[in-house]
Order: sequence, then C-alpha cells, then structure tokens
Amino acid sequence: MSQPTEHTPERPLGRTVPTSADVARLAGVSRATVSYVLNNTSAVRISEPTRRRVREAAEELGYVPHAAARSLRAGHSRMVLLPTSHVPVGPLYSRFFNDFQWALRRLDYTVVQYGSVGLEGEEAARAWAELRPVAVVSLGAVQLTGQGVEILKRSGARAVITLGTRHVDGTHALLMDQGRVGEVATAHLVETGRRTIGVVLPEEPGLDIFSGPRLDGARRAVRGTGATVVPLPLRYDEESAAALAGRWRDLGLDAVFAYNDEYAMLLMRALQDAGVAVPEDTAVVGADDLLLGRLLRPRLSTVRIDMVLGRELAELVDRAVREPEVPPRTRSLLASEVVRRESS
Amino acid sequence: MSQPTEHTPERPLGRTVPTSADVARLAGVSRATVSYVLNNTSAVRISEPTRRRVREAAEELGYVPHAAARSLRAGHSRMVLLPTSHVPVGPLYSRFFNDFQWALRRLDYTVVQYGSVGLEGEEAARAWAELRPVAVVSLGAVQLTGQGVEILKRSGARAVITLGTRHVDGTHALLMDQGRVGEVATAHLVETGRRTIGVVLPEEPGLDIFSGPRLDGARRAVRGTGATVVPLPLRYDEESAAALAGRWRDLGLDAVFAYNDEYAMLLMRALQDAGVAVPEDTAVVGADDLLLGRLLRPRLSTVRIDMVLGRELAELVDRAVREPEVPPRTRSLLASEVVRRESS
DNA sequence: TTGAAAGCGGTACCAT
DNA sequence: ATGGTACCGCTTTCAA
Repeated sequence: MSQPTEHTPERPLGRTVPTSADVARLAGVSRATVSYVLNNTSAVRISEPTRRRVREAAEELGYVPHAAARSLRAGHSRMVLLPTSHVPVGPLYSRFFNDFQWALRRLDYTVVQYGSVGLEGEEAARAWAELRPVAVVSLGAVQLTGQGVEILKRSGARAVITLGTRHVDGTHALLMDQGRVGEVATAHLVETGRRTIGVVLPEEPGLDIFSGPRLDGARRAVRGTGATVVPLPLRYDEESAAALAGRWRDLGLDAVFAYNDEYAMLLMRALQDAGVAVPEDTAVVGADDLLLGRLLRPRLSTVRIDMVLGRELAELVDRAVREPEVPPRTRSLLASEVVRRESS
Repeated sequence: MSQPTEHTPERPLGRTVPTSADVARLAGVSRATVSYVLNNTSAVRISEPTRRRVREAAEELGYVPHAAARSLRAGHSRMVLLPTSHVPVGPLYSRFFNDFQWALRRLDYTVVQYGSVGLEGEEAARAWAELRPVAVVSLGAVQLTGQGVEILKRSGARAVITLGTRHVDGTHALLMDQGRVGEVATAHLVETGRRTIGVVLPEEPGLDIFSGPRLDGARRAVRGTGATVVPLPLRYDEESAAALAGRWRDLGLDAVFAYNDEYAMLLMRALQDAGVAVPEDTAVVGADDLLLGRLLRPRLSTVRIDMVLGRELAELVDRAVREPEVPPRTRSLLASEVVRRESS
C-alpha cells in the first residue's frame, strides 16, 4: 500500500484549475445545468441559448472535466490497465499492441499502460487495483498470481486477462503456445534428415519464459525419432556466437533452431566465419519471419508466428467486461508454421 | 442482474468493493482512524492495539485505497503521463524508456502511458488533461501544439516536457538533433571523396519527423563542397529496394546515407544483387549502430547516436514539477558520431 | 487517543 | 427548462 504523499508542495499555482462550478458561475447557471449541457444528457432538455452560454463559458475558461471525480461519482471507470515492464521489442508485438489499443479506444475504453518495472506479484496487483480499472490485461510482463487476481477482482475489475505461457486461476487466459514454435521447427529439421539438433537459449533476461517452452517443444518433436536435442546458451553478441561456433564440430550438431531470426543471423554469420557450411553442414531455422531473414544468404528458414489480432483481443475484453458472469476460459492462440527457405 | 453462480458461491458478482468505511466498521473505529493507521500519519498517535485491529480488518476485507478519491481530496496527483501511439521499436529507445520509467518510479511517481493512437493536437491534450497528471512527457509520438500545452497547464500540469525534433512553446523541450545525424554521416562521405550522395527517406508513416531533419543535415554538410544530395524515397520491402537499386547507375550515385542500419541492410543487399559493389562503386552508411551492421559483409559503417539517459530525464521531470516557476528551457541532446567500418 | 464533519469535482434524482 | 442537493471514497482539520 502506498504511503501518503509527503511531497505536497503547497505552492500556489498561478491560476487555479477551473471546475464546473466556475463554468456555472460564469454562465449564470447551476452546476447541474453545466453537467447536462456538456454531457448532452438526453433525459433533460436545455434551451439552446443556455446551452450556448454554457459552452462559451467552458471554452473561455479552458474547462476540462476531472476524470477522477467523474469516475468516483459513477462508481466505475472505463479504464483498461495494461501493466508493462520491459518492452518486448519487435515488429510482431509492436503491431499487435497498436491494433489492440486502437480497437479498445474505438470501444470507448481508456487504455492506460502502467509502468510496473520492479513490481512483483501481490504488490503489483495492489498498485493496479488502486486505479480501479474495469479490466486488466497482463501481457506477460509481470507474472500475475492467483492472489493478485483476487485483489483485482475484489477492487472492481470485471475482467482479468492474461496473455502468456501459463494459465492463471480466475483469468481469461490466452495461451501463446511457445512450445509449438519449437516443436514445428524441430519437426521440420528431423523430417529433413537432421539428427543432432541444437536449440538456442538466449541468456538475455526475460526471454526464458519463451525459450523454455520452445525447448520443451523441441524435445517433444524428437521423441521416438532417434534424433537428439542439445540446449545452446547464447548471448546476443559476437563473442558469444564465435565461441559457440568454435565448439560446433565437437558438439556434433547438424542443425539448430536459433530461437528467432536475430539470433539466427548472429549464429549463422559466426558459423560461416568458422567454416561451417549452411545448410550443407548445418541447417539453421529462426523464428518471427523478419524481412531480415530474406536478406541473408542463404535465405533464412523461419517459423512464422501468427499472433492474436489486436481487435480480437479487444473484443474479448469488451465481452468479459459486459458479461462478467461468463466463466473465464483458456484459449490457445498462436499458429506456428515453418517457412522453408534456403538455410535448411 | 446476475444471479450467483452455483459453482462459485463465494464470489457473488454483485459484491461491493470494500471502502475505508467497511474497514472502520469491522475494526470498530472511525474512518479517520483507518486513514491514520494505513497512512502511518505521524502527526497523530494511535494505540498499538487499535493499529492492529485496523490492519487486520483491512487485510481481511482485501481493502485497497481508491486512488481517484485520494487524489481528488488531495488536490493533486503524482501521475506522470506519457502519451504513446506507435511504439518506436528499437533497442536504443527501448532501453531508454525502461530506464526512464524505473527512475520516475524511484522518485515516487506513478508512470502511466496513455494510448493515444488516433488522437491529435488539442483533442489529445484534453484527453490527457482529464487525468490531471502532474507532468506530461511527450516522447514525440503525438505532436503537441502550443494550445495543447496551455490546456494541460491550465488543468494543473506543473511540467510539460517534449522530446522531439521541434521546440514547442511553454515546454521544457529536449531536442533530439536529428539533423546532426544526417550531417555527420554525409560529411564523412564527402571527406572520403564521394560526390553524389543519396539520402534514404523511408516511406513508412511516422518516420518523416526524423528523416526530414536528417536530409536537411545532409544538405548542410555538402554546402560549398561541390558534392550533391539526392533524396531517395524507399519502402521497407524487397521490391522497393530492388527497384531503387535498378535505377542506381542512372542516378549516378557513389554513396548513400540509408537512414538507419535496417534500411541500409535492405538497400545494400539489393545493390549487391544488382551488381553494384560496396564500397567500391557506392559507399553505404547506416545509423543506430545495431549489432546487425557488424554482421554484414562488408561490415556496415554507421552513426552511433547517444540518447539522453532515462535517469537524467526523470530528474529533469522531478525538478520541473517541484519548481514550476523556473522557465522552460530547450536543451539539445543527441551526440552523433560516425563509426567507420567497411562499407564506406 | 479517537470521532464528527467538511469538502475535493462531478452526476443525477427530485423539486420547482 | 432549471436549480438544489445528496452522494461517490478519502484526508484532515477541529473537538471531545
């Protein structure tokens, strides 16, 4: 729970912020009338001259309604809270995110991203709950606990939606089946005759929630085929890649699923510099289907991942808000498909 | 209304959100006492047994204070609003952004990103003003007008800070001198004997606020040298790059500043495919110093851009909030430096 | 040590 | 067609 603000610099502001009372005074009407006019309340009819006077007064004062006061009175808000911490870069996510925000706005929600770096579990949930959002959509940035969900719902959130790799109790969980990504990539490599398949595990923080399930998927794919999977920790820098490439022949690898296209490019370059031919000696598969991969030589094989549409998720949020009695369901949504080019 | 679900009888939806009055009732004290205890108000001394009863009651009810009510009463908030629209991807920006949020949080501000896709100028300012933020930091996503700044300040914002390429009246403007990026890149090309220098202008929306100033900077760099600058519109796809590369010899270009490393890679690949040798026939310079560039062959020359530190900006925000009487200043902050590799 | 009550800025019911 | 007014949840005097 947050401490009271001791900062209170009771410095007199040059101007005081205009309220609806100021508008009423200037227009010579009551606060009620101001509210009716500015909200176009249909249940009440206000004469045209009065409307004009109110509008002009509001304009002149630069009046802007106070969202906190409004939602306090209304007893609810239209705020959808999106906790964010480390921004997952990448065009795929970026596009989804923009679509999602745009769609929610069209549904008349106020989209607010709450910077949650350094917040964890229950503490995070409490911080979010203070804002009394009507819905919380956790994009996997912060792991939400069952406790946290309970706090949010108790404080009035009508929908809690998680987009991630794990199911959380009490939420509409949208599972991004990362395991499937590793599975299709590895299956493809096995089918094309590869036997000893490396799987890159980025050492950068935050990526393990994706890379772990992908490795599991890869293991599923080789089960019963006689092929084997070798985890390959890798930092996103040239030294790390060169070191790994230097051990390549000792490792006896003839294929690698490189986590994504960027790591794939890094590793492929290092392999080529180390005299390992791609795809002859070693096949390389990335993921994300970046333009980047098509520019490489050989052109990079990849896994194309279809992320949930922003608009689709926005509609799910809206439905969950309007019908909270519908029990939360878990849906899986990540179609993964291998795009074979020249590197495999 | 919704009937209680038989499967989850302990979670009837109609249940109301606990308030401090509920806590007071359960603890057998007044609301004032609850406030004192939960806020650790030092001016008032409450007996230990009472404190415990209050805390236990709050815990049992899952009480979370209502931020809107609190700031309504206090007359101010500690919210810093960051309007966002299209997420500018890229590790440079991403890192800055995380640092910035983290630093603000440490200064006890609540960082809120407000999704502003499709909002413009005054309308946007009004939407932000409704939340009564103590400060607004516009990262260039939405162009703020003088009018908009006025609206924000009138509604209580004690600091408005813009990070962008243009100065906006009434704000602390942090200018990212994009012109300098184009200037140093082009000067480098001129110094190494190039005469006809292309400057890539991405056709993707939103990038013109960067590319325009960069082109201007390039023009400054050739002034009086006899060299010339040729604007080169380019979409971020292979077709567009191939078409441009096909016209290369007709254009008579012997160098190109490719906007950034990604466009540079795209174009360099197209040039090589079209039989244009890099750097012999044409020198290529990118920007952003991505790892990507070091992986290309030839290794890509680039412009390294030093972005303002997140912590530094957070402190500027804090100072501006605490001393709003200090007049807004404009500061320039983007150190640009050419990193010469093999492509130029 | 604790409680009663005013009031922050809106909205909406009930009078007039 | 308008105005008076009782709230929403919380903090903070002032009184007891």
